[in-house]
Amino acid sequence: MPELPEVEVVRRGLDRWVTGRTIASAEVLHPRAIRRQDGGAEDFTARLAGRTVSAPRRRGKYLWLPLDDGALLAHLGMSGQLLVGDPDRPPDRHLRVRLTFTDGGHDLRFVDQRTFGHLMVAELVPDAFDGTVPEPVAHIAADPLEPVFDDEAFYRALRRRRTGLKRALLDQTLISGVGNIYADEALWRARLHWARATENLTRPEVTRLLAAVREVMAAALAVGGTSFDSLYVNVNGESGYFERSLEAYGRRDEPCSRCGTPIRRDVFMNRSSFSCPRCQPRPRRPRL
DNA sequence: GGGTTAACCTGCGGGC
DNA sequence: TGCCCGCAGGTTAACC
Repeated sequence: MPELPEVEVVRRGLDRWVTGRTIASAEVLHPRAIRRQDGGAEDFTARLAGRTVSAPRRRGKYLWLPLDDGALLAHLGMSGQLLVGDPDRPPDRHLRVRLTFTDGGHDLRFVDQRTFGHLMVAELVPDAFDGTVPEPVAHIAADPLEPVFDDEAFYRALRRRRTGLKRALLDQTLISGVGNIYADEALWRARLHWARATENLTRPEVTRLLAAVREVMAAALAVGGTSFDSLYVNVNGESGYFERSLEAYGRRDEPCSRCGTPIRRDVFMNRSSFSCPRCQPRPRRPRL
């Protein structure tokens, strides 16, 4: 389940392995992997051959490799992996796209079991700040690790919304990069319930929440991200270790490390939410 | 037009 | 043994 820290781990790996190299060819093995490319596989491969890759960039869960013309944009979805390795190694079972380079060295493979992820070649457009982003990323908010993220604007946006706090945290147009795992972890750290109405949040609460989001993401990044199984790995196929540090997510009925109360699991938005019933009291008027 | 839900996918594990 | 169901969940189209 790649969220911001996992995508950043991949970005750093790509920076080491593909920056400055020139793409020789692209092979699409599953059409769904490039479903957002208007011109289909033919257009996708034509726009990659002969292009040189510069340093990879990221916003939230989106990752892109700037090219001489446009950018190769990637979203890993639920189970996507970008793997770098010996071009002669056997193909993975869920290999969707393969890129080779003119130097004949390591290739780059997009492997995605559940096919929620995708790749595409997109134009770069100006973003809301001073940089450029691929056009499909233009509607995404800055992520909390970017210097351009505006804490005060985020607070004001929450107060204008009429929805629940976790729903807002998962809304990539308000704050990007947060997914189900880090949303639960940040809410636990900030001692806020997921169903708190955003319009009632105080400034200190939002400050606490943003600090918690940044802390938990930085801690995950430091150990290579969260891996529950082999589905999430870095470009070398190695797993991260943050699962050991999770305080709420996946810990149903286990004691809260602060107060000992068993962690509770709620079903919400067709997915699980984990929280401490004592540290994160349910609001009187919950918003789901 | 903001808010909410369903659909898209595959593999795995539990229950019968 | 084998089948069915629930679950994992990021994004977006479609709905209200």
